[in-house]
Amino acid sequence: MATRKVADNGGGEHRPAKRDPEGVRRDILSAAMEEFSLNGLSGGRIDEIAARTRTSKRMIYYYFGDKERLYERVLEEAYGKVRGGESDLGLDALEPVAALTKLCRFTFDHHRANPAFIRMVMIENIHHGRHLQHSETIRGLNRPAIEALETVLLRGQAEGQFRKGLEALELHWQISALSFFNVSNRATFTAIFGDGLFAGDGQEQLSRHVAEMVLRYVLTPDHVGAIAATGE
Amino acid sequence: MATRKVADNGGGEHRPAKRDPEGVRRDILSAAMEEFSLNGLSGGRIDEIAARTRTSKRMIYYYFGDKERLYERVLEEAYGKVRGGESDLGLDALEPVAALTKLCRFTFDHHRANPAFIRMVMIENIHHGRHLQHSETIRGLNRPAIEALETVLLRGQAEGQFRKGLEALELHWQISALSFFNVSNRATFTAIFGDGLFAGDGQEQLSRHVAEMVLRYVLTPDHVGAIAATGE
DNA sequence: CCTCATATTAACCAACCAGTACAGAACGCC
DNA sequence: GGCGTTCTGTACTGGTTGGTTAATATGAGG
Repeated sequence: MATRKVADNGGGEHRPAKRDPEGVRRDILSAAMEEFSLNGLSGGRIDEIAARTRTSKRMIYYYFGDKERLYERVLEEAYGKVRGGESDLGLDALEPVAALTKLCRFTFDHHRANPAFIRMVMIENIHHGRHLQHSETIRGLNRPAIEALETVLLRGQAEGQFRKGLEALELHWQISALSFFNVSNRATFTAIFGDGLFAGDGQEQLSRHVAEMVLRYVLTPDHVGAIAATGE
Repeated sequence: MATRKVADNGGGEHRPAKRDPEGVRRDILSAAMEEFSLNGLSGGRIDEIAARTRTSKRMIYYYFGDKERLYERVLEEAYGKVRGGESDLGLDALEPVAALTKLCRFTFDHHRANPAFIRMVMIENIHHGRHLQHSETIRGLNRPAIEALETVLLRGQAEGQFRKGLEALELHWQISALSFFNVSNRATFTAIFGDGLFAGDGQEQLSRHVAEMVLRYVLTPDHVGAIAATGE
């Protein structure tokens, strides 16, 4: 029974199986993510997080200090896990219209696939973004998205397909709004209007229409016609 | 000192100044709205609500039973106060394009003007809309918005300005998304990208562009050109 | 095998907070 | 002015919960 050696933890790593501080940290963080994203900062219970962990409550305080700081780390983690993505879409290889379409659909689907992240952002907004300002790490993280969009935009304008006077930041805002709302407000929207937009192929259609909406907004009037064929 | 008569409460009403149950109810509800919309359901403190009231904590329980039911009443109140609006926009008197534009801009501005409502909806979504399903009252409340939109849509299609194959519900979803996100995610968006879209004339421009985006989505390709003149 | 920093556990505590007991005031009605 | 009902203030409580204390286990370096 006294298996007190450097046991393999299944991953093939030569890390110690027992005494695995980094593992404990990640374990706590992931449990905390579940709990906080589900119940919010004030609603999340430290004891509940501890229960989800394979260690004890004391460890949470040992590694993270207090509830607030744990929450902040979870928030950073959430942003961190979701970042990137846009970078390796290979948008530069596509023509502007296809690139923008792909970006829209990716964003929509990506949000949809990461409800925990969405919920963390919702919660953070409830708290007026107080903890986000606190953390330097996150701010620089979302710039790439804007830059990628900016590039596509410029290319489209250069080729005469996209209108002048568009701002990448604003367009990002619009794409985000449509993609974010889809996840964040699903519960109330469904409760009021039914789940028609969420069940069956509703989401697939929404995804396509969001991209189409952005496209129609961006294209010059005489290029809009061409999209109709692509859309349906 | 024994001023135990039906004193005038300053408003000139002939209601009893003392013993005003309905007044107390409303007082509690409005205090609770502030507290809940600010701090959420689990974050909101009954004692804090009581402190904001001119009565005591006991009254909250006397009139509303418990925290959860108080929250539900606040939620209903929030939806109730915001409803209507669309009804008396006089959209029928306008031509379709103008009507849709007005509806978009109204929705955007209306959301913007009612952050407490937005926050209540955010909070309710965090709770998976559990309390909303609970309450029968609210569900029927937002139908008029859809119907108004549907009417405009049909008229626009009849006149050949709007494309076929559009759904009022989906369009409502899109308008809501753009208007809601603007308020709900302001904090995190500002923290990451700065307040360019929110300060100065940023909001006015966003409002116009949201309407424009919806219009461009809805119009047939050969009617899009006309909008450019209106937009700028 | 001794030592020290790191990591971990179980039991504990004090504050907070939703909800209540109870006593009593104000009102409507006769 | 008695009487039942509706309403209100004070003081309290019991459970929850964030956070801690003190003691101990573990591994690395000497």
